[in-house]
Formats: sequence, C-alpha cells, structure tokens
Amino acid sequence: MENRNKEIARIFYRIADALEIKGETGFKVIAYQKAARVLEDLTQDVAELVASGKLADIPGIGKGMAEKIEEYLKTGKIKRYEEVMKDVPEGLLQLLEIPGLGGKTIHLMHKELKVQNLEDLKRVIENGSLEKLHGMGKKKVENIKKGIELFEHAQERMPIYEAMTIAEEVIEYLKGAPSISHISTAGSLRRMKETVGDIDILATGKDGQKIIQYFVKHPKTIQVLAEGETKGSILLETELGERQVDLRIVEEDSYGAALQYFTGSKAHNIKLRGLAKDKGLKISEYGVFRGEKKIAGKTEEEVYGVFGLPVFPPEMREDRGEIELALQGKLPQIIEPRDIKGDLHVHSNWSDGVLTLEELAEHGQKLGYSYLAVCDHSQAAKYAHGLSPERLEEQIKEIDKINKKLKNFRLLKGIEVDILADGSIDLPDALLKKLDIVVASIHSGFKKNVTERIISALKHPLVDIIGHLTGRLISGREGYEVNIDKVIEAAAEYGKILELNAYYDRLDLDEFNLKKAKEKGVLISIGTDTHYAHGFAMMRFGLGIARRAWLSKEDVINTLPLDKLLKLLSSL
DNA sequence: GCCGTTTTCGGCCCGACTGTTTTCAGTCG
Repeated sequence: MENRNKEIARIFYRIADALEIKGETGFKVIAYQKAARVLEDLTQDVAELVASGKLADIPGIGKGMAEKIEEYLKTGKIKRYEEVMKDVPEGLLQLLEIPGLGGKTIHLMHKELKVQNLEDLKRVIENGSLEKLHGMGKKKVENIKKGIELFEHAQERMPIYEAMTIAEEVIEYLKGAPSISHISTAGSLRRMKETVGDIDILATGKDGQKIIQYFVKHPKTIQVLAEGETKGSILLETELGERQVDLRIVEEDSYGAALQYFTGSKAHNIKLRGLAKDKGLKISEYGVFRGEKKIAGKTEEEVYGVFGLPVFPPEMREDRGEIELALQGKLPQIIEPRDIKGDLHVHSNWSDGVLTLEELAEHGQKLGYSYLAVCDHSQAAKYAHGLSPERLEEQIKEIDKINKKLKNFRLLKGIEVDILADGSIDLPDALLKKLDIVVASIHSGFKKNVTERIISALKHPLVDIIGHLTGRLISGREGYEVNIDKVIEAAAEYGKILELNAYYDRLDLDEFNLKKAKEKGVLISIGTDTHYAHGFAMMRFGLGIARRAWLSKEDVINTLPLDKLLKLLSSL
C-alpha cells in the first residue's frame, strides 16, 4: 500500500477551502494549504515520522497539524474536518474552482441567498437576486457568469511536451512583434513540471501595447481573454483543444525580476519575499527595492545575488528546502543536459519502431552521444513484433557489423524484455548473456502481482534495469498496482537500476519516486523509449524531471563514458 | 495555524486589476 500522505494532504486542502468559505482569517487557510503541500512533497511516510516523533520537525507542520495527522492515522478521521464541513455544503467547495469567484463572495451568497451548489448559483444569477447583494453589481455577476463558462469548459492540465510545442511556436511568432527583445517561457512550463495549466510567456519591449496587439492576432487565436498594455491572454486552437497562453511584457530593466517572479513557484517566491523582508527590502516583479531605490532587477543573477543566492535551476524552485540549502552554500549540483552521454532505451524497426539500426546510429551521432541502447521488444509483445530468440540473434550480429564501421560511437546490444505473468523473463539466459544491456518491463497483466513480478525480475542475475516502473500514462492510464517503495528497496538490495522513461506521457518514475530512489542509493537510467526520429528530443523532459528530483550526474548511469558504463552493466 | 539567537505575541509576499465604492474589498498570479 502506498502511504497515506496524499490522503491527508487532500483533507487539509479541503479544510483550507472550507475555512476560506467560512470567512476565517486568511492565514489559517494558508497554513492548511502549506501543510498539505508539504505532505504531498514528502518522500517519507508520515506514519514513520509519527513513529519516530519527528513529524513536528517538518517546516509547516506544527503542533496542531501533527495532532490532526496522528488522529487520522489512528482513527481514520479528523474531527476538525468534520466540524468545518458541517457548515459548508459539499457543493460549495467546488465553487472555489470558478475563476473570479473566491471565498468571500461564496460566503456571502451562501449566507444571504442560501446557495448550496452550482445549480443554486446559476439560479440566483438568472433571477437577479445575486446582483442585488451588497457589494455586487451587474459587472461582477457578468464576470462570474463568464467564470462559470470557463469552469465548465475547463481543460485538463496538458502534458509538458504539448505545452512546450505550443510555447515554442508562439515564441517563434512573437519574434515578428515590434520592439520585442528577450522572450522566455515562465511558470510551471519553465520549471518543467510534468503537466502544465496555462502557458506563460514573458518578453521585453519598449511598446508593450503594440506587442500585445500583435500577440492576440496570432493566426490560431479563437478568443482574446485580455488585451492590455503589459498583459495579454488568448485561447489558442490546437490539435487537442483550446489552450490558454498568457504573455507579459516588462521593461528591459525589470526582465530578471519579472522572469524570477513569473517562473515561481509561488511557494518559492513567498520564501524569497520573506528573506527580503528580513533584510528590510522589498521584491516584486519590477525589481528588488530598498525604500524607493531599485537595487536589482535586470537579470536573475542580480535579483538572487542580493540575497547571496545563486540562480536556482527553474526545476528546483519549489520551496523544497532549496533556499535554505543555498544560504548554507550546500545547494546540490544537479544533472545538466551536457552530462548525458547516450540514450539507454530506443526501438528500431526490428520491433515496433520505424528507424533502421543504421538510422538510429546516425541520429545518436548527430546528437553528440557516445552510445544508444537498442532495446526492442521481446517475443511476448506480439502486438509490437517482439523479437524471437532467433531474430534477436540476428539483430545482435547486425549490430556488431554496424559497430565495426562506427568511430567514437556504439550501438549497445539490448532488449526490453517482458516480465511474464509468473515473474519470469521472456528470453533464455544464454541469449541474454550476449547482450550489453537488459531492460525488463511489464506490458501485460497490470493487476496481477505486479510488485512480486518486478522484484523477481530484479533478482534475475541478467536483468540490469526495470523499465517504466509504474506503467502510468499521464494523459490517460493509472499506473499498475505496484508497491513502489518495496521495489525501490529491492533495487537497492540487489544493486539494480530503475529507469526514468523520458517519453513525455510516461515520465516514470516521477519526481517524487526518483527522489525516494536517490535517497535509497538506487541508480537511474534515462531512456526516451523512442520509436521515431522526433522521439530522441524527449530526453529534455526526462532531464527536466530528473532535475526536479534533484538527481545529480552521479545518480544517472548514462552520464558515464562508454567504457565505464559497460563495466558497470557487466557488474550488475 | 505556524513561527521565532532581535519576538512565545504579532506578524504572516506583493502588486495589478476590477468593480463598487467615496477610500476599499475581492480575486488572481
């Protein structure tokens, strides 16, 4: 079983929402939200922290939260939660998700008009009673109506690859805007989160208004949501639906401060603002100020420099302890794109890929890699033309032939072998012994003893790596029922490697499990699992997630030069 | 509700924008 951290986090979020609607002081709401976020980010099981008495050492968890967590672990309930929910109908919580509608207004309409849910809200809009409330008016109601419309058409967060593709296309377009200079992604996209809500773009230019006017005329615009002098917001038509893109324009002089500010995360920024306050400074998207005087803002180096901090990699800006560590000069060095020496999971046209072995080698060399691991499917994967022992023998010979012609580059002989229903491996040992690298993955029987099967694969002396451990697809499939903590422990025990599958829809292991793996000393291999030429580019998303998990070069085996990699693999 | 070698009480990030006000409240990012 997974630990209960996320369950408790969810309850804390709901308490925060309920308190917001009840009109409690904002700081209590923030305290619950912070505790919830901290719980979500935690790699240890709260139950273990309770057992060791270390729960209240976690920043954001005080006496009150600790008591509630213990109560939940003991009784499965939190009294405080049931109390607050007495006064707040279930249907009211959901209304907080409507853009433009907040706790205060919901409280008011609940108290004055007995609104309990979305239905009721629509009714009081239609019959005009909402408009008559104190502080409300025609325009506010109009805005809420629009909010409901947006809410009902709300899109799921989009996978990072999709967001990046749209953002890069818009950035190309923006280069044609008058007076525009620096252009960058910001927000969760720049932080490389696995999914992205809105696409945020930041740019500098003398004439903000003209740039925004140009921006909203993007040929795929289907609706202009905002068009001002410094901010524009549009809905774009894309292959997968409507996507929101926001553009902000700032002066050259504020670019660093704005980039820092709009990259977030919010929690990271709040912590930084706290530091500023302690120093008697003020920080905003325009710069760092001492009184009226601006002392930094042009670059992120300048802004962070004021506090004696380095420019954090965007992926680390989540308030997960990075600021505290940096202040002590102990911020870890995380993996960089240039550290990657090869891709350890690619498919050829021998199974379900489209590229020939020669083409794979060409692409690998173009990317500046030293090696590529050809890991086609094994025979059990019939749908993918998995390789029989005979065809794998043939492929091995073919790869040997190609390698003889290559200089400073090597195709590694590998396989992505199926872990069968009984935990055994789909190819004979004698054959596996001829390979440089063996990745074992589950492709069927997602609900059958997955944990045990994976662990038995880990025990297999010829298996090096477990591929896409949970099997989840971000845009549509829950992962297998697998006890990840147990698998990580087994991988540590047998000294085996876990894959970070860089394909954007998998990103599996995710950042939290990668962090757990690192803490247990388990090494990671990053592979794109590409079946096509354009799939090699997925490496950047795998790297993004690796960086979000604070993996260093030393944690990732495909940062090794070829000879050291082969030595490591043969020792597993 | 959390937090503290300046505080165990009194703070808790900041500014833009909007709309309903007549000096401010609510919401957002």
